[in-house]
Amino acid sequence: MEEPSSAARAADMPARSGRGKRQVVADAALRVFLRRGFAGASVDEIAAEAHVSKPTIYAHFSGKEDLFRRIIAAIVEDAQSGLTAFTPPPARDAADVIRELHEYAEVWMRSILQPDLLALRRLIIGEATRFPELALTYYAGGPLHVEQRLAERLGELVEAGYLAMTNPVVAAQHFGYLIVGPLQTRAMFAPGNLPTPSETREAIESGIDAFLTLYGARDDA
Amino acid sequence: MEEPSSAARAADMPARSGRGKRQVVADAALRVFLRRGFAGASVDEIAAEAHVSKPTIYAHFSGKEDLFRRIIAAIVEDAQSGLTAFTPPPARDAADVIRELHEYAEVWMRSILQPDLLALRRLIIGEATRFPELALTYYAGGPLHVEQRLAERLGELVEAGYLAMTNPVVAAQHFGYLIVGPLQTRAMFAPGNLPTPSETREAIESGIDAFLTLYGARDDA
Amino acid sequence: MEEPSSAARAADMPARSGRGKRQVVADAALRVFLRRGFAGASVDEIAAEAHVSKPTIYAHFSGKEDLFRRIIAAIVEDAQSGLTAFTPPPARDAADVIRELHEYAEVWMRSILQPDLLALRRLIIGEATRFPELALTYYAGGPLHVEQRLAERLGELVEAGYLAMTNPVVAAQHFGYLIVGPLQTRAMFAPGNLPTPSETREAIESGIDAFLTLYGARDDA
Amino acid sequence: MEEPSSAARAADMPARSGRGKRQVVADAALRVFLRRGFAGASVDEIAAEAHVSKPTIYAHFSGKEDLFRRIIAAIVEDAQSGLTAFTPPPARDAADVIRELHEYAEVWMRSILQPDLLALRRLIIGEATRFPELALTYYAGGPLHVEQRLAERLGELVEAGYLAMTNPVVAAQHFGYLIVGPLQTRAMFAPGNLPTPSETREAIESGIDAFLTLYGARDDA
DNA sequence: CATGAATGAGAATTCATTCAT
DNA sequence: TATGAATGAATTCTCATTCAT
Repeated sequence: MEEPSSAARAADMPARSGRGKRQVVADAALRVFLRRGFAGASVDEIAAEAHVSKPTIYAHFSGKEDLFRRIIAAIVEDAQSGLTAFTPPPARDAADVIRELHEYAEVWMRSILQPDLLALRRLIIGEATRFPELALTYYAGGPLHVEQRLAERLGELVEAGYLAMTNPVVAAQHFGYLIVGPLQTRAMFAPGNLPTPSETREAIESGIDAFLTLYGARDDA
Repeated sequence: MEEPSSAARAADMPARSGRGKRQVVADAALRVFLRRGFAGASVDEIAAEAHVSKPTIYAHFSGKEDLFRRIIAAIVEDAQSGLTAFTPPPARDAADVIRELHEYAEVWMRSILQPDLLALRRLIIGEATRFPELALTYYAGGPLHVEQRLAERLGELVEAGYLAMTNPVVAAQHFGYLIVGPLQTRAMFAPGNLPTPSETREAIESGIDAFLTLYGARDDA
Repeated sequence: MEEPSSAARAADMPARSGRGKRQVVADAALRVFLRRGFAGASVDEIAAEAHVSKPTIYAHFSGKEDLFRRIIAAIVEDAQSGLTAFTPPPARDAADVIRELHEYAEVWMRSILQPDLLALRRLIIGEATRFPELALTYYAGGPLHVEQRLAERLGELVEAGYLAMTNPVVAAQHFGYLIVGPLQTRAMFAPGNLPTPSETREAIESGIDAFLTLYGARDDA
Repeated sequence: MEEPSSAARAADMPARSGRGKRQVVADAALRVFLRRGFAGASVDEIAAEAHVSKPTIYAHFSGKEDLFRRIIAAIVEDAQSGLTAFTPPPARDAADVIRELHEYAEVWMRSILQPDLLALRRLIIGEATRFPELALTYYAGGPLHVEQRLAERLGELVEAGYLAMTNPVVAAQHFGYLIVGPLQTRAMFAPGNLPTPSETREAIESGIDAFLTLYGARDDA
């Protein structure tokens, strides 16, 4: 998420004009918004960060709000791909299912604890009143979307007899909140104090345990 | 939370000077910060909202940051009381326990979905980078504190044989996130779209169900 | 018209605050607008001319347009008084009438050729599209008003048998345009080249002659 | 005066480069200057109005002032032609003379009340301080020139015994101001409120009447 | 203690102008 | 020649802060 597209150009060439400049501005604006919030960011600072003059910014975006909206909307789209890209191999037995859930939990945890994504989440929550559509877009494309994808997968595993639940969507929520809930909340409030690997491991363990207790297929007959 | 302490003074008397003015400023500042964020709020607007001149504000607070810090710190202290005040009657049987958990869940849910508390949470999350100590104070005094109190109570109920768990703190987290997690997250991102009563009811039902499945005493022997 | 009210305060005292500053701003703004036009004037220049900071201007006026409107409206009101103040002694014979017309013409001419009034007229004409109400106010309170006052007086003189005309309003227009028309037009276009005394004298002579030819009472019976 | 010279090129052909573009720019610039004034017009707006890029403007004109000066100077030249083109048939009797004066008055009135010409006059008056040479050019080429042409004609009519006056130039001024003076002034200040046909008719009637009273040949012997 | 009035610094936005292509 | 893109220097207006009263 940090300068998502800058990889595409040679790092220290003076960004040639045209579309390039727009991207440079967008990247700089994202960084500044993430660290200052909307109101706290100044177009001057964005211009400086982008090594660009202010009018160049206004040539590409109609104003600060427009800049914010477009930048954030674009990032939100990008940000979804991380988790949704996860596609497990077909499960052949109960152990495969547990392994898959573990992997999924790890990917999820890792994704969610990226500093930039945390900052983005903080930013969007903080601006949810001023930019409600953005917040909704984020929510729908992020948390909600992930839940839905997971619910689908859980449905398949139910179908295959590996899990048991009446409502996969609720189960997906439970999966998410049992596993990443507490650490994500803590990360929201303690920007500088990310969970240690062992903390995330334990959270995953206890979360998966609980999840399996709730929705593991009862083969205890 | 709306003018938390104004109840203490005659509502429409021209606030006499001294402590009275200070409180008027604090209340107004809170409202303005909640709707504008820190950077978006202006001392002018606060002065206008408080029906007070700007120098009066500077007489009581050394600047905008100081004002923000003190106001929010004070509110955070207040805000804890809601949930922590909940003290259940002693449980005499399993049904009492379930009833208690239900009540607790309802109080929690209600508390957490108050618009002003949601706004405060958004504000603090949004400013967590600029005011890390505030965010930590909030986190420790709010979510964390509630978790701990609940963990203690769960410990008692384990002691009394009504529940079974190895780690009451983890169980308390699970309780919280299973029940209020999803709706709280949604409320963060959709300020104008609070959960309906039936949504909260269902969330409580399925949450408590899951919690009891996880931690209800197995009397199935 | 130059600093209309500054006479009221000691010239070089540091203008004390309050209403005083407002007047200082107004005076400076008028000078700047007169020499630059509305769009060409900058609030910075006005502030500098007033020896005042920009926020002080915005404390008294809601913006550049508001400033312009109020200043000009105030001046227009002031500017009327010059001519309308002229009240002739009662005419006792034809010679008195001629003398009165002469005097009136001279006052009118002098008034109309004041550099500041010319500049104001240029300003208002130049901004007539952007500030139509101002232009109308000026027109109604200035040229039109003077015409009407004169028409009334001409009516009296007709009544008294000294003049003869069917339509005093038309006659008043003729008086004005015969006498001051050409020089006023020239002054509009040649700011730096005001009519000389002898030019104005001749204009008055020939204008009055023509007027009397048109509307002098025919005593040729 | 609206796009005075565009008639010379095929109306909707994509203006070919070279002189064509220059004219397109000139036309657009005139329109923009007329509605915004010099300071209020922006090169951006002119470029947009001309469907041309800004560098194209700078290729043809050395800057905004140069653009203004050239455009207005060119228009002023054009604008004269209207009235000066009027050449009456030879007068064979007094009635012919009256008819000629009427026609002349009508042409003059019509010319002078064209919205674009009024706007140009307002523009030049408004900018007379910043562009004194332009104002003089306009004055000399417009009002003054017309007066002189008329004075010449009046001289001929005096010569021919149809009119009587000592100073044809003064008489020409009187002709002009008696007839178009009041309505022109009003039009300066009330851009949106042009005289109605009946108003112009009456103005012409009373003006011509007065003029003939002043300068008609006395055949009353 | 409270205020009306003021301010220097900085906010977003737009200006006239000029490159490299 | 014409342009898309860029810019330094204003532009209007607002901010947090501080006097004199």
